Parts: sequence; structure tokens; C-alpha cells
Amino acid sequence: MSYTEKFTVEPLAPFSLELSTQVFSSGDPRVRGYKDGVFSQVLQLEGSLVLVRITSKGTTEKAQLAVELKSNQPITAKTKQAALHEITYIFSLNFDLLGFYREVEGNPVLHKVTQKLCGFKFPTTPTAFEGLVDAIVEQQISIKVARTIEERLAAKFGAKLELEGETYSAFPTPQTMAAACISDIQSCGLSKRKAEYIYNAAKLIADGKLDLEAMKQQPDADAIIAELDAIKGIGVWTAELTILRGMQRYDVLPADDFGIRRVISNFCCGGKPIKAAEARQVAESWGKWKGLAAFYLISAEVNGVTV
DNA sequence: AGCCAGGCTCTCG
DNA sequence: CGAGAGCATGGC
Repeated sequence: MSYTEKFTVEPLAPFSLELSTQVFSSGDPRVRGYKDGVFSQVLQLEGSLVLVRITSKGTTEKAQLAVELKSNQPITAKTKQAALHEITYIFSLNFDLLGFYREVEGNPVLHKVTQKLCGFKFPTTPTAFEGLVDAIVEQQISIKVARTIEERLAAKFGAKLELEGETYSAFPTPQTMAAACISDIQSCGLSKRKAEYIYNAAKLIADGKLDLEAMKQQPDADAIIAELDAIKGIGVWTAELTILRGMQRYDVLPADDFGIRRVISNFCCGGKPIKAAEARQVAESWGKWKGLAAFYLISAEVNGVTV
């Protein structure tokens, strides 16, 4: 027996689901993906496992999202409320992009790019732990390879939701990963080191020695980065990516990032290879959301936007 | 086929 | 200190 609930959400415009979920377009819909206009991910809501499917009605300027929840248990009003809250968070539906666009309108490159990519909201992971694991997996290897490995982790360790003959996987919890064998984690395609990093971080959280969710309240981004950097396997790059994508800290620029250096170079420095320090220098005038700006450049590259 | 991808730690001089 | 090796996988 499966249960379904539907409702609509109106994001603060502009919002484009297409652009905002583009990064998931190669993802497996049974884990986290965007296929045929539908974003899907399994979420743990109020203790029950729920498949969330989102499609876009309306336009970027007057956006409207159709949300469908599916579960094997009755979906209560509370669960529905939690889903709304979670979706609002993941896609920053209440974040005012126009404020960001105004902030960078004095920069010709970013002005053009933000206009072309109007409505792109850089997605946040439901939990900071998911952001951390993604960042560790993505160390050194390509995004494509990383995505495959992340899906294997979800398939092997994530809670399962059986719906209409299909098996969906939630992202694994710290508790699950802390109870896993390192060799089993490794078997998903990770190096032994990375498997250890993930296990150790999960164990810190499960043991109550690390509270990533509480860190979201810390106003000083550098303080969070320093705290994460002190953990084995987490360097500055991993810490920055984790809080940018897992804690919605748009102010942080992962300047060591190869892809970010590449796009800053291509869009702002004539294509010559640059170092992290130069990337930071270029971004100095970008205002307070440098990380978000950087991902607009990444998206611009993907979408063939020229300036 | 081999090199390189959204790094990090350990080792060695 | 700084430089260099090693790691996992898949795409080009």
C-alpha cells in the first residue's frame, strides 16, 4: 500500500527548477536525480521515509512547484509540513536572488552570467553530513566518477523505500556509516583512505563529538572551516565545499578548487592557469556571495554562456 | 593507453 | 619547512 500527497509551493522569484537541478541531471532518480522534468530524492521526514518528486509549473518569473510525496506509511500533516520546510531549504526558495544579482551587477562578467542564468539557485544538501561525504568522495576525482560512487554508497548503506516495484535509497546517516565496515565502504569504489575519512567523520557525529547541524548556527565561516580542517581527511577545500553546499554558506569561495580556478581563469583572466591566491584576488570585488558567484560561472561553462 | 579529474596525508630531505 | 608519492575510478 502506498500513500500519496500533493501540494504546490511558490518560490521567491526568480526561480528555475531546470537550472537549479541541472547538476543532478545525470543522477539516478532512485537516489537523487533530475530526469524528464522531475527532481526526485528520498528524504527522512518526521521519522518516515518519503519519496519527494518536484516538477515545475509556471515560469522563472512566476515560479510554481508541484510537489508529490510518496510513502509506504500514511503521510501526516506534520510530515507534509516537514517536506515543505525541507524543500524550501534545499532549493533556498526564500533566498532573494535579486539581491545577489544587484550585488554583482557592477561586474560585467557576473552581470551577464547572472542575467543568462536567472533563477539558478545552487542546491543545498538536506543534511550537512551529506555535503561532507560528497565533498570527501569528490576529492581529486571527477564529478562523474564521484556521482557513481555516491550512488553506490546510497544503494549499499541508505535506508530503502520500496514503491511500485522500484527501490529508492535515502542518503546514509552518520549512524549507519559509523556502524559499517571500512572495507564495505571502500568497496563502493573509494580508496581505503577516503573510506576511513568517511567512517571517522561519521563516528565523530554518531558519538556526539561533532555536530555539523549545530555548526550551521556559527556565524563565522572561517571558524567552521578551521574546526573541520582539524579533522583527518578534511582539508580546507573539503571544509569549504562542505559548508558552501551543505550549510548554505554562499560567502565561501573554494579557491583551491580546480574547476573554480578554471572558470575564473576562463571568464576573468584570459584562460591562463591561475593559483588559489589569484582566484581569491579576482573574487575580492564580487561582494558577499563569492561561492555562489563561482558556481554561476561553473553553470555558465556547462551551459555555454559566453561573455 | 595513459593521463587527468572540483585533494589529502605521509614520508623524506 | 617544501617537494613528491600514492591513492581509486571512469572518461577522453
